[in-house]
Amino acid sequence: MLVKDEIKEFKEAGVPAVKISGVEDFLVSQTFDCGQCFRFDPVGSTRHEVEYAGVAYGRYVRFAQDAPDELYIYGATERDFVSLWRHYLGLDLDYGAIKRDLALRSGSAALAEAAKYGGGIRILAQEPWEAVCSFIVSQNNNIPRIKKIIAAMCKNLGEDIDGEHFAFPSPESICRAGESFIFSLRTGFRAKYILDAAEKVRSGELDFDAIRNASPEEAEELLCTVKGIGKKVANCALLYGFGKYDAFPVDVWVRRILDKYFTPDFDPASLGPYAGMAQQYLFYYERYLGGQKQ
DNA sequence: TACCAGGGCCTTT
DNA sequence: AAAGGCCATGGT
Repeated sequence: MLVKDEIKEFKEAGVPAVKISGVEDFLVSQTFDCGQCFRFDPVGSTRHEVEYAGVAYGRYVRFAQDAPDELYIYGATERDFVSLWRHYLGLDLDYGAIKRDLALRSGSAALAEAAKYGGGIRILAQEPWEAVCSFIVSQNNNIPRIKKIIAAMCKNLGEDIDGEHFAFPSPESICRAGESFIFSLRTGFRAKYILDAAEKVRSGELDFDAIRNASPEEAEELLCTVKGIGKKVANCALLYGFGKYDAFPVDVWVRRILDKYFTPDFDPASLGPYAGMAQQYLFYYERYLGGQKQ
């Protein structure tokens, strides 16, 4: 899809960087502000129109944009982009085709509107463990506080990347820390859930390969063996951490818009293999409408 | 079946 | 400034 000569390497203050041209259906702002990821924040003073900085896959990076068809990545080489960030950002998928597929299957004006409004969103390919753990933290919680808790977990238990930024803590690290320490990071009643997940992953009782290879129903069932993972958290983990793009997590926002614009017998599975993208468009759109006090 | 469990953000009063 | 709603899951 993206050809090699559309990637240019450069350096800024000694930091390796790449500029990618010919990008479509992608906005850094929407992708990192649509509630799917908790480790990236906007950079205040930047020469770019939009810049988000954060950690993924144990690396500190900054994604920046001045125009919809260009992307800058600081802290990455061309090799890093091709081997990791292209996939992480979902740039290896044809979102034009995905949007057309959703439109053909649904015929919903609301979804068409939502997909137009959030047309720059891409579903990130987050690390499975980070997704599982993060969405346990997210339950019954708001985004600013989720971010604070995860930042505290990373700072206290994650591997030090550069003295300033920290990787997401491993299940082993969380097991060593123990429930009372996790509780002290303001996780509340979720502390025991986080520990249960970490222990099941560490012991191999929760097998990420098995989940990846399972049918949608089986994958959800496997994740729900963890205390504190229910249908919604399981589907978030599948969508954001396992590349299961048919997963369709229903939270209060999505419930609201389904009740408003879809018939009661509507089945998200009818949206096909990319139903999860539809869910993300609807979520982003409903939150926007909420912001407009409608 | 209905409620509560951390906590803090956000809106309304 | 103060009050109340909100939130996904498991347990009582």
